[in-house]
Amino acid sequence: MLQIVWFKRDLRVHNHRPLVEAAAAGPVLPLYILEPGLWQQSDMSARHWRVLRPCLEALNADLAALGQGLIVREGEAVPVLAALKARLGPIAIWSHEETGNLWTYGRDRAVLAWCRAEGVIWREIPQTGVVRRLRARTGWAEGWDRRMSEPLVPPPRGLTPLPFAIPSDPLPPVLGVLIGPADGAGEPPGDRAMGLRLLESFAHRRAMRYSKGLSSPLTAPQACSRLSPALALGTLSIAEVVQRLRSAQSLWREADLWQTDPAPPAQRRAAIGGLKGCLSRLAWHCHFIQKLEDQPTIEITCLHPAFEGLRGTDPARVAAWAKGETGIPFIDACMRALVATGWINFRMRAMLCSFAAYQLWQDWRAPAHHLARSFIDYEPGIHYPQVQMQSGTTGINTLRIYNPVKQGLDHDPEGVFLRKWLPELAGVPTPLLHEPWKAETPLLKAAGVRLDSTYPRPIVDPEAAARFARETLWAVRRGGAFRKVAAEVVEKHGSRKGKSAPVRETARWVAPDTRQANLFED
DNA sequence: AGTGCAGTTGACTTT
DNA sequence: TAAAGTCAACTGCAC
Repeated sequence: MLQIVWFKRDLRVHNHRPLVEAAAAGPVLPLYILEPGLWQQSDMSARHWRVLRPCLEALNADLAALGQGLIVREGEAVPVLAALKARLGPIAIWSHEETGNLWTYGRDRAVLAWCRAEGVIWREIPQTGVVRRLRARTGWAEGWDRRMSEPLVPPPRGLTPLPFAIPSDPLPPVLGVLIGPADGAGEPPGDRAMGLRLLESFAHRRAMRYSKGLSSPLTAPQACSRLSPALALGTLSIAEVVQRLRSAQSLWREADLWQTDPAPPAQRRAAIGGLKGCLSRLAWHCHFIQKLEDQPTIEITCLHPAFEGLRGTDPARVAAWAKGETGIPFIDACMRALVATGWINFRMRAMLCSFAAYQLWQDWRAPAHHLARSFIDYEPGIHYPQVQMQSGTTGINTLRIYNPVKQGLDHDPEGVFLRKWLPELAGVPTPLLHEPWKAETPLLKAAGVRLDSTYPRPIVDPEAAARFARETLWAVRRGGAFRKVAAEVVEKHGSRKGKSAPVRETARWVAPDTRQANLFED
């Protein structure tokens, strides 16, 4: 029987169990479905396609080298699979389990229904630490560890070329809503070759800078692993990254046994610590995706209903924020850097979210879509739980309202990052650069700046706006009904109480406890 | 040398 | 992953 290997966000032949098991079962048809419906979703953009397209080409080359190249089919999944079955006879389908957005969740349920109706077997195999139909959080970390420690699976020896000609649809040059520079200049690639280079440079050198460098947008591009696009597209599997970082860690630990070229102790400590920090974030990576796996509606509904409808939906405010024209230099510089390159460090992502939710007092959904379209490494399972957390709609985590001026002074004291992304402010003296609206007009004029024309005046007073948000939200949280619902959520789903709620057929939500608040930093 | 005081720092709590 | 507030300990300095 023909074995269809359905590639989704696992664009590799290394450590790909569905491919290996399918190859053992019969002739393989490697399939990628180009789904028009997906590319119309408001969290998808042309940027994602720009990164994805070369990865499909590389996957095709790898598969062709094994004996059978990738078949691309444009269309929705059920009709595409139905057409293949009608033409080719009985099929079996193999894929990795995917935790995506609500659209891909719905598509998977439609495919499953079709398979059941047609008597087609669809085998889904996990590829991360995420557990489908999780019953209880107890033991989750041990399970993650076990998954990550499983031996890596090499590519199949060879694929039998299919005995019939089967045409592959072309990869369009452009797909999805445009964002950022049309040519994608400044966007790092997400393909496997790049991922492997990044993995090696991180393990050998860059991990030394990780712990100290991840918070500032100036140092983070070099200090962070930068593996997120490869992980989001699955050109690297998370298990192979974890195993490589662990082996690097033991090499650094044993470095004093080496006969030649021992690194200074401080560098070794920094490298070991950096690798440890990165490994712990890889566990958090899966932990977060688990939340969306358990409760897909996190994409569209506030976790605590008391926050529903509380904030505004002002397209002008969201647009100013999305273009980097709020008049708050550090916010605008971060947003412009993100839109230009598709990447910014975690702390600045949190700050951008916080500013939209608190100072601009906007509902989290429109900003979430802009960020998703902008992130070169958009991962739904991390994105939506994070956006809700940073926007203060979980009801579980305390409010974290970032002060963009303080963040700028802490992480870009000399204004190097600000001047790079806001060249129109380059002449403003450093202390005033972070809040130019407080500067005397003649002083700005001397620097070649006029508020409103050269650079916007702030669209909100950041201090007053933050105060309003803090007072309003704490008043909501003090309400009796709020506490009751929050307590119910924790009581029913809290992971550390040792009680497990009954499992629903599709998915269920497991609330984080408060300690899970510190996730990706410090 | 001891005392009083303003300003600073850091740990801890509150929102 | 925050920021502001509180409080006690500490510092530098004038007298």
